[in-house]
Amino acid sequence: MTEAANSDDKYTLRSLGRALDVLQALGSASGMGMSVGEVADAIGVSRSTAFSLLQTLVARGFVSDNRLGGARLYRLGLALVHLGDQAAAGLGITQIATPVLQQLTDTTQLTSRLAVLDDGYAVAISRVDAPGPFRMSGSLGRRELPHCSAVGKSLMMRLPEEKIMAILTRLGMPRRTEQTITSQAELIADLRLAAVRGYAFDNEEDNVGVICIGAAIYDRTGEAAAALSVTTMKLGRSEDDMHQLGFVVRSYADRISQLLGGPAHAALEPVA
Amino acid sequence: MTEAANSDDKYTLRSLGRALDVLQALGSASGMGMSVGEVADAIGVSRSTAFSLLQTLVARGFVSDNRLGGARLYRLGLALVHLGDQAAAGLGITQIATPVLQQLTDTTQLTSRLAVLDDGYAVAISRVDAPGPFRMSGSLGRRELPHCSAVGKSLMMRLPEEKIMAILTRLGMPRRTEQTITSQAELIADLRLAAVRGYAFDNEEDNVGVICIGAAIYDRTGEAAAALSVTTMKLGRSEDDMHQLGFVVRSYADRISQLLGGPAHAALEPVA
DNA sequence: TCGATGTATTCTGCTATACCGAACACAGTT
DNA sequence: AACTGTGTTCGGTATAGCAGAATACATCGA
Repeated sequence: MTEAANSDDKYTLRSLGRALDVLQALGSASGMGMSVGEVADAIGVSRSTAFSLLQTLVARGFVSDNRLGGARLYRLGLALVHLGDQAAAGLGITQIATPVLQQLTDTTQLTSRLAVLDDGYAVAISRVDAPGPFRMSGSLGRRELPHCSAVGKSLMMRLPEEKIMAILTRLGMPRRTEQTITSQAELIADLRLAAVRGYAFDNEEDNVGVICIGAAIYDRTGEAAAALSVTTMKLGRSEDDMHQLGFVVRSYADRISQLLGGPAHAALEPVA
Repeated sequence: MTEAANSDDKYTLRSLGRALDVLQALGSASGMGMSVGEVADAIGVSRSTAFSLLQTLVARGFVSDNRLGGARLYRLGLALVHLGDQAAAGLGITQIATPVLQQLTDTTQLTSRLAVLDDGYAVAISRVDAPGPFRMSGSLGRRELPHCSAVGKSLMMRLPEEKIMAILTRLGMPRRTEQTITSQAELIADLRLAAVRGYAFDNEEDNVGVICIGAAIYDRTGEAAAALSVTTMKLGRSEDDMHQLGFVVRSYADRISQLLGGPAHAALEPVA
């Protein structure tokens, strides 16, 4: 009579699931790391169980530990850096697009990101930070809601309406700021407009004061394989500025599409 | 009476260890991914066991699967991108140093990398690719032998001799190219020279035709907390060029040291 | 110096669980 | 349509993983 508060399907392994919980708990831990007890509490197991999990993870480099006197603090290990890099590189598009991201950042002086659709979410897989000490980079690999992000909109904008609605219904459209679009009809109108332009805006819809401009990358099949975006402060950007950036972003996206053998924006049929 | 071909300590979990094997196998898989059977063979378990492991990993996003007809190919998932990014960001130094890496790449037009010492190995935790289509980036998070890398040498160059020898003895000094330094005495002489200069070379010692120039970053304690390097082709670079790059790299490393509150190269005592 | 207190680590036994082998389902192929 | 190579499910069993208790260790305070 297990509680079974967690397990989903029938062929899942408990200890492994808990180990993944440990990794995610350590990932969202702030500061120096977590102790065995904190990990145990975070994932709801006994200290000895947490200890075993951590021992195994440490032995393989997935977690690293710093001894501070009698205490021991655990944090994510460098083996994960390697796997994360391999996971991103395995997508292929990363390899091709990242040099172009570099150029986009060089010409715009803005942070640029590359993202793909994963289970409906927008997930950034590569990033080139703007020069200067502006920490606006945003983490890689995090699942972001597509209705309030420029890359999310870019990835969805040419999808058939029923697929868009399915995603939005499944993930919801929570309000993140005053500007967030929270109605499906309104968002679809916004997406159709973006589709004809070839670039999408996040106009302070996710974070106040921050805007993003995104465009889609198309592969041989004509599907949106990825999207890229630049991020900047709203602060004194006119609407003209945003459209001008839209042209630039779209042209770099087209460049990547061509590298993939896919169509540029101008070559696409109007969306159904 | 277990075979125990794998397990190290006594508090390690078998299924978890196998799952980590799966991830590493998928990481080094080329192409589209691996099937259940390939995974099973790679880690030495039955297909049903591999299936359970993969099910659990897929459910959590650590592995993603692409169905191709009746076949199913597994690859590393995007959750790992997130964890890897968090693991690198958790080091703190990454956050501080990466903008400076950007500047270093901007001024030199070369790929730059940031690395730390992990268990004696040099491990890159951040990277800024050179502009242009030159694919010379080198993977993140991979454990690299320190005796034939510029960052490895930079990290070791001010260590006491017995610690250097301990690392070299433990990891070995395999020959990678004609130029690789394979004797401890010779390498220590090279390191001491690098320590007085403040920058270290990898002069085709790891890959033929490729050179790196590295320098160390010091924290408040005066220990080398990290190292950075630029990578370029040997092709027609004079010795003067390399020293000039050495000055540049060292000055950027010093800049990061100062951000950390540590001493610049010029402020350090001669190494014992 | 010596407890007191909070950790981490080790031990122990029970039982659920993860494992394997084998059976089944499903596609693509000849 | 049978064949062949997959992926997926099932069932029984040994064992591996779990929790709780006992121990070791360190830091802090008196």
